[in-house]
Amino acid sequence: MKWSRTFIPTLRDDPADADAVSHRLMLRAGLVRQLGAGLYSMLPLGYRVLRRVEAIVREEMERIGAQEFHHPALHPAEPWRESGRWDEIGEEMFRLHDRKRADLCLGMTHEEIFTRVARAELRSYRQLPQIWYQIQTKFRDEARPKSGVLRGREFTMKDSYSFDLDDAGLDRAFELHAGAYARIFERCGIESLPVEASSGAMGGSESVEFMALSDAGEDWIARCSGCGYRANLEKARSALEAAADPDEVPEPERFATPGVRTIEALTTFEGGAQAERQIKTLVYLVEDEPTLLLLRGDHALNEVKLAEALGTARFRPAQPEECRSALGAGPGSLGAVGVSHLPIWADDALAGRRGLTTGANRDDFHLRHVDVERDLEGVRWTSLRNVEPGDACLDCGKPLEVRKSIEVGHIFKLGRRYSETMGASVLNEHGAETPLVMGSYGIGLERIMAAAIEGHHDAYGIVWPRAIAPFDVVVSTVKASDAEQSRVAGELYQSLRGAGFEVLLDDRDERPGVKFKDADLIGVPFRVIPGPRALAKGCVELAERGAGPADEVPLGELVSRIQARCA
RNA sequence: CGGGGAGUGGCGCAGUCUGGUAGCGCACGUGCUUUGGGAGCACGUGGUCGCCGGUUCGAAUCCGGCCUCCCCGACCA
Repeated sequence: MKWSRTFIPTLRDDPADADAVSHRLMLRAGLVRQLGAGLYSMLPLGYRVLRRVEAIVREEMERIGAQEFHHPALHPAEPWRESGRWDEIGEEMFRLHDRKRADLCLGMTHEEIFTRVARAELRSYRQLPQIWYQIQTKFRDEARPKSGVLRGREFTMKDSYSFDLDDAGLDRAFELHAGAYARIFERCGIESLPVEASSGAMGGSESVEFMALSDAGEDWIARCSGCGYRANLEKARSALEAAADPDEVPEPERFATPGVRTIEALTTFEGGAQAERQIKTLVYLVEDEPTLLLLRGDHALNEVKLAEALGTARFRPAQPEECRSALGAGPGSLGAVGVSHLPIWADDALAGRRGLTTGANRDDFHLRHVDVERDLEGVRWTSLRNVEPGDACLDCGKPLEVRKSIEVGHIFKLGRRYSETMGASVLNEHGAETPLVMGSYGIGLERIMAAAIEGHHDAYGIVWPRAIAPFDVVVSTVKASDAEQSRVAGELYQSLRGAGFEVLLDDRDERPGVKFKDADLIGVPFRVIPGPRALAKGCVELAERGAGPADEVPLGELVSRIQARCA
């Protein structure tokens, strides 16, 4: 294509509203424009990238035997009511009515829709396994769209669903997807890490997220420096050094702590305690019932872990008055010692601890000498705290690192969550009705674009991984009005295209600096310059984006040289 | 939803406090000169100052309401 005839609205300045690197560069390189919060128009250059990503995804899905569908994005409420999610999902689902006032929604995912087809059409175990997928627009009414395309309200997702007769079949489908995903991300130039993840309200037994390490991401993952342990922070667990607690402590002793309302304040209070020798007592209303949550003073509660432990997401922190009516004191003076009328959940880190300090359930008083085993009743133990960098790995003891990352894919073992609620079954070999065992697998395509840019850019612009670059080669004339240069550029353009490359011919009547800057910005992997100096020697300049200075290459060898570098 | 910031030609911004009818850089158009890393000169095009209402002789500027966007947090199948 000729650049002069192609719509590539590059920007010289950074747009004020773009913060994330990928967002900034996608705007500046003319890939996308914003329509509204979390809504982006794909411009020709951006859409080229998206289509190349799609092509890779299709190839890898077909390779594992998946078959492509295309379902509506607009759904009647019924399937969602059947699965129970119409009511489970809150404001994140876009809901609307048609002219008959019937409820509809815009699909945020398609478990129900695929399951309906499976229920209607799959009759026998002989038809299994099936892997079905689509590339579709998804809609989510995000509370806070951000970072450009990274968290949009409308986005493109490859979602697939596997249907098997048993768990072993599901395991196979899951592994096939894990392999396909690893290949997809690798081909797209993204360094991705599979991590253990929380399944959230999606249900199911096991899930793995594929994370691209990046500060632009919104998820934190813990990764072991020693073994292969990796998990989303919502799931991650860690070991702690054994606490240097006394072997025996006297009975809990109440002492006055006037004005002390925080862990921090108690650390500096005369006769107080270090944060790691305190019990942090939180009161939550869990399905409207007051519940105590205990953590070590210096640890933070992870609400996703809490949800998993409780088996419900219907909880919230109690208001100060609610704490008072439950325990007789306000926040800052709360504790679990002597509490037998309320459920108590405690984080593992407190197990076996002695000589701790906690609130006395009386304003301005605390208790010291608390022995968790001895002094607390009816405690349920679980992991509630956030893993901190440097915590020891549970498996090998090496320190964990905590990194920010972008979730580019997520695969779930759904099991029978949807087939049972929606009644999707087949006859097994004994003629008995058996619910389908399902998996669901998603990849965010725009996120791949953004993650690739986050991982591959420099001060001048994008450095596209070759497989998803909008063009393979840009041929830039130094002086468009020079007949010789234009002629050679045109010939190179033709021969490169003949060799199967996507080529952009920068024939614009611009100064060379402008053209070079633009070429750098849009990040095309190879740049060919038929400049006067090289032409005089029968050569052209060949530069690889992000890989140092240009080489002079004899005209006739250009195509093979680029092919060689791509091999 | 809580907190913070911002809406002024396509982009980046000044002007708002102290009211007098809109300006700068880039981009864009025309001409000339220029042509190896975002050229120079000259002339020019383009703005209901987010929207509605109010105060005033007069509002980008003051007052009230609303909308939108960005950032932090909460949230996130």
